Amino acid sequence: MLRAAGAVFAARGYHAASMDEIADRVGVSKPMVYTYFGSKEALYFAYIEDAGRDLIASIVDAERAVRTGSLAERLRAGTLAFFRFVDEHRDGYAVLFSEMAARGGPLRREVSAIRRQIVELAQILFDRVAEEAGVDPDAIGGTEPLAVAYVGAGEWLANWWLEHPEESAEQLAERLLDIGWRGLERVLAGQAQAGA
Amino acid sequence: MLRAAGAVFAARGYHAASMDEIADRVGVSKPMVYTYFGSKEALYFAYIEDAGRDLIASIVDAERAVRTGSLAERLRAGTLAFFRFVDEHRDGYAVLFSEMAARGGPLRREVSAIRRQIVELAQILFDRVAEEAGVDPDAIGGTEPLAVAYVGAGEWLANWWLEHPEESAEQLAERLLDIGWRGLERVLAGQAQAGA
Amino acid sequence: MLRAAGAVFAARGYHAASMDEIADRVGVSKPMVYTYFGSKEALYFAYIEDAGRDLIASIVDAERAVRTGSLAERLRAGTLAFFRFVDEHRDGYAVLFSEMAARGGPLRREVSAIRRQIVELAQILFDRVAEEAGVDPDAIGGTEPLAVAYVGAGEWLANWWLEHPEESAEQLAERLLDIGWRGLERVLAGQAQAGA
Amino acid sequence: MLRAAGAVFAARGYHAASMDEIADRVGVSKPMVYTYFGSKEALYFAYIEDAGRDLIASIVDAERAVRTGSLAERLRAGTLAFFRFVDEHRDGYAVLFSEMAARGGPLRREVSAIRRQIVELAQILFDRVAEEAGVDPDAIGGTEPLAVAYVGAGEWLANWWLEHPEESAEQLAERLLDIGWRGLERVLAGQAQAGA
DNA sequence: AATGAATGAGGTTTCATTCAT
DNA sequence: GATGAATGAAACCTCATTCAT
Repeated sequence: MLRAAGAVFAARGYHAASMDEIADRVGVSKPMVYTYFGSKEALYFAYIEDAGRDLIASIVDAERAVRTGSLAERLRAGTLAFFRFVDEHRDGYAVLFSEMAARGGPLRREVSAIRRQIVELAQILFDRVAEEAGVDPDAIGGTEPLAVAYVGAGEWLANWWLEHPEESAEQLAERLLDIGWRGLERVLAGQAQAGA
Repeated sequence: MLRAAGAVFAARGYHAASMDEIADRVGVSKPMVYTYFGSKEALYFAYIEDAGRDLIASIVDAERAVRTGSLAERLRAGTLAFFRFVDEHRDGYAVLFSEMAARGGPLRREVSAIRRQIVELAQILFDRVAEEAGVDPDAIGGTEPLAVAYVGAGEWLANWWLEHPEESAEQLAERLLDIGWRGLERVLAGQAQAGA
Repeated sequence: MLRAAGAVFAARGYHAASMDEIADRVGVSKPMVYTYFGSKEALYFAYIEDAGRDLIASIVDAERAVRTGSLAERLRAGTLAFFRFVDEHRDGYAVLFSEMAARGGPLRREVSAIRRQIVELAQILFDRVAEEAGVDPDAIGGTEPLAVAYVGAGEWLANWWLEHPEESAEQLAERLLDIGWRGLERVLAGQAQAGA
Repeated sequence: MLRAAGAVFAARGYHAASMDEIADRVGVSKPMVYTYFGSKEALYFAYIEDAGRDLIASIVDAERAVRTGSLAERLRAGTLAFFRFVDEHRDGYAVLFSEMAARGGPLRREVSAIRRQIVELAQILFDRVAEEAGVDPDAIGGTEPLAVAYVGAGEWLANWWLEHPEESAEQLAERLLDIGWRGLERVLAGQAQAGA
């Protein structure tokens, strides 16, 4: 049921998606949608929350599955899980990351919170890397911006991928790691402050 | 005049911004706005095009100013110019990058074109790096995704920065280079295909 | 429902009629009108088409009812039906014939088509008259202008009648026949070319 | 100056004609138009009054020129003058007769007055015909409706002519007389009441 | 004296949202 | 319990009309 709504949100964007179309696509009458979700915003949020939970679960599960490996391997597993999710849940990904950057959108606060959770997954890993290297995260300006940048790169890479679907999720993940991991590792080891 | 419109677009997003509010903020009546721009879409596009042109010009100028330097220095100059632009044109940046990811927004085509130009600036540099390393871009999967990822990382870093404005533009640029340049350099030298 | 809309169109004309007033008069809200008809033009056209169909049906039915009579009797029957329609559907008639002459009105094409059908009804009769007299319609310049003139005369007579409603539809029809039939008969018999 | 305004009114109709376009076409600024005419309605009326005066003058002059002839000849002269006017002043004619039928148009009262004057020209002649035949106009229901019908027929014939301009004004006038005069003569002689 | 610039008011249309069946 | 029918509010846009230069 949320799925049909998500398809409309993904195709049209929040504003252009009309409750009429959603109800039609779901195969139910508009009042039913309101009975179940209360409002358009609530429906939108429910969908995003759902998709976000799924994405986070995918990443966490993948990362846990290799929990005995190195941190680099765990990052790779999580990154790969992200691209696989994008591949398999295009609507969910599209909605999650499309209006996420929008200023002043509805639910901006709530949507940001979901994004922050995803960033936090990376951040936790990065904190461990720093810890293993004996570096105080604060000394390198915090790991949050690092995670933000990494996730942002992954996000746009995924967007690009959707329009150039020649490569596999594995290749995409590898690419992102190739680009980011070297530098991140150095930064997290405290060897980078002050420039390359 | 565009500036006031931009402030509203930045604060509310395209859809939620009403022409009434824009006209009020500008200090003229709605018909004037229509006289000058013709339609809401046209106004929006004019603003975005303007901001995009400014941003691109900033980056290009900065990069040209160090044109005799190494490619790394030129990338640094461009990156720094990007963050400086963000700092000095918060509304412009916000609008440029907010609905840029939006599905189904108006002018999606045109807005994407602007983004593509920015990505191309990075891509051109990356192509040169590969060239200097004697590597055929096609052999490493093309430089476009690399540029997309780099710009995407910078973009989200800038977003994060707007809400955590403790650091300087210089620091942010350095951070992005620290994260990305190492890996990019290796990838562009053909040493990364198949993972770290 | 169309009826109330017609009343407003008749009273105000297409442009001056506001959807607000129409909705009010109908006793529903504006969105209902849009739900049913889609747009102001569509509503207008629906009303005109309806009225046109009714008028044409009235004339055709009346004429068929005396189909065994002489052509003059059939013309009388049709003419009478026209005036009766005017009497009983003042709004419909007013709308049908008011903006029919308007330059540049909306739906000009469509509205003209309805008028043309009415003219054709007369024309068909006139063709028969010529045929019975053994006259080739082309030899007398065609029957279309004759029909146009006859209908035009009836139309303005009806307009005049609406403001001078002392006479009956029968009297009006008789009057129009008195004025036109003599001359038409002669023209159609080929005895008039070159002036009275 | 009125001429340019008339061209716009004729091409677009009253409502669709914008003061902007009129001022542009005139080659003067909008405030000037307002200085000279005060309002759109006033301008429209001025143009119509002008055209009406010209038309009436044409008809009256033509009819006076044959004032020694028979009434039929005078009617022919006036009728011909009408068609010649249509031919030479298409815009004027279009505006005069287009929104003349419109319900609720602006200046309906005033526009009708002009039309009534034209009808009166015919009516005066018809009164004379009746007088010569020794018939009391009231006994035949008044001559006004006769004039109305005659003018209405001429009007639509002229409209038709504008779209089928193969014939000359003379032929059109002859046609109208052929159609109408026979019957009118009989009616005015008191020989028609009670039907053909 | 003329006009570029400006506006008030109003029109059509759309949608999220809710009654009454 | 589910829905067809209905609506309030607001958006974009236009145009006759007038200041201030």
